[in-house]
Amino acid sequence: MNNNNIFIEKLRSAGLRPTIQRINICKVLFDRKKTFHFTINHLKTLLQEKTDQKISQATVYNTINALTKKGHLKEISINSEKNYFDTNITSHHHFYNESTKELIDLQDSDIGKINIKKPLPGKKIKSIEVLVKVANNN
Amino acid sequence: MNNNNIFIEKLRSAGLRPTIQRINICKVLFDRKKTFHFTINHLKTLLQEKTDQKISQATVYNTINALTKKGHLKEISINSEKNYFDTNITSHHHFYNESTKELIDLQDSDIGKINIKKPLPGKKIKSIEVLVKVANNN
DNA sequence: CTCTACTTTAGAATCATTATAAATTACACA
DNA sequence: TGTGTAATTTATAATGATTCTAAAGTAGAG
Ligand SMILES: [Mn+2]
Ligand SMILES: [Mn+2]
Ligand SMILES: [Zn+2]
Ligand SMILES: [Zn+2]
Repeated sequence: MNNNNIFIEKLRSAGLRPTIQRINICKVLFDRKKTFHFTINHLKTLLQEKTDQKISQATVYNTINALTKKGHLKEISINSEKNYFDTNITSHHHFYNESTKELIDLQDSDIGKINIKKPLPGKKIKSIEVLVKVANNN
Repeated sequence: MNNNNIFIEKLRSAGLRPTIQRINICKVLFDRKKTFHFTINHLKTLLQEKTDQKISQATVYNTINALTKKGHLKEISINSEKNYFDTNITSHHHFYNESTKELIDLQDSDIGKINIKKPLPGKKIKSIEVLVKVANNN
């Protein structure tokens, strides 16, 4: 795989040694065109499917936590059932399809400008994110 | 306490027998002027403080889950650290103060009208909620 | 008042996540 | 290109939140 060098650089820049396990995680996470929303369990399944290398649960957790702390992943809370991570690390909006349990990124242009009318003395806004819950008709 | 009858009615309307434990939970949850955002642990602490009656952990969980299922409470996901519940069961927006870990309701009038520009064929919008994360200025 | 279904409870079970500590590996530098 | 050391991986144990179990207690219809 030719992207390996990119992943190795990504890991190095985060202060992580590029081990086989971590490179395989990067392949599954970042070797795709669209944003990837996933749970740890989903990721573990994909790792089993897509790679030969065995990988322990602890390494999956450690690596995802490290990538998240370094800002290469974002944690997303939709409900208390599942803990999601997101390869789109920008501040952005989501559709959540309650019928399919699918999470989809929204572009800023998909939602009108949001302006906070309430004054916030002594406080700094860190992010403004919209969650639109939808369900399939019938 | 004079509100007891209100709580008893509330419980009855949800098909729950008004036991001492459940009435005490209602007192802590609903006997207040403003929206109450809480975690189970927070609630357990308040129950100990404000009532004499002992109450088991299982009863707290069972009752909160029953009230939530019946629509008297709403579950709120801000982050994966803590699971919050909300006595404001309407669809509404929140400020989350990352410095104080405080969650505050926003009125619709605090935020400009949000309109979804993206067409959603075959889907029905269930809710549109904004989460504004803020932090104290150093 | 009595009976029965509902409720409470302590404790066990489960599930996701984190900690531990021994074996393995990456890689700086000799 | 070897060696030493710190970083990493891993199996397994521990933890913490939540749910389950099943025995004892209670509400309330009749
Ligand atoms: Mn986490
Ligand atoms: Mn729940
Ligand atoms: Zn996203
Ligand atoms: Zn609220």
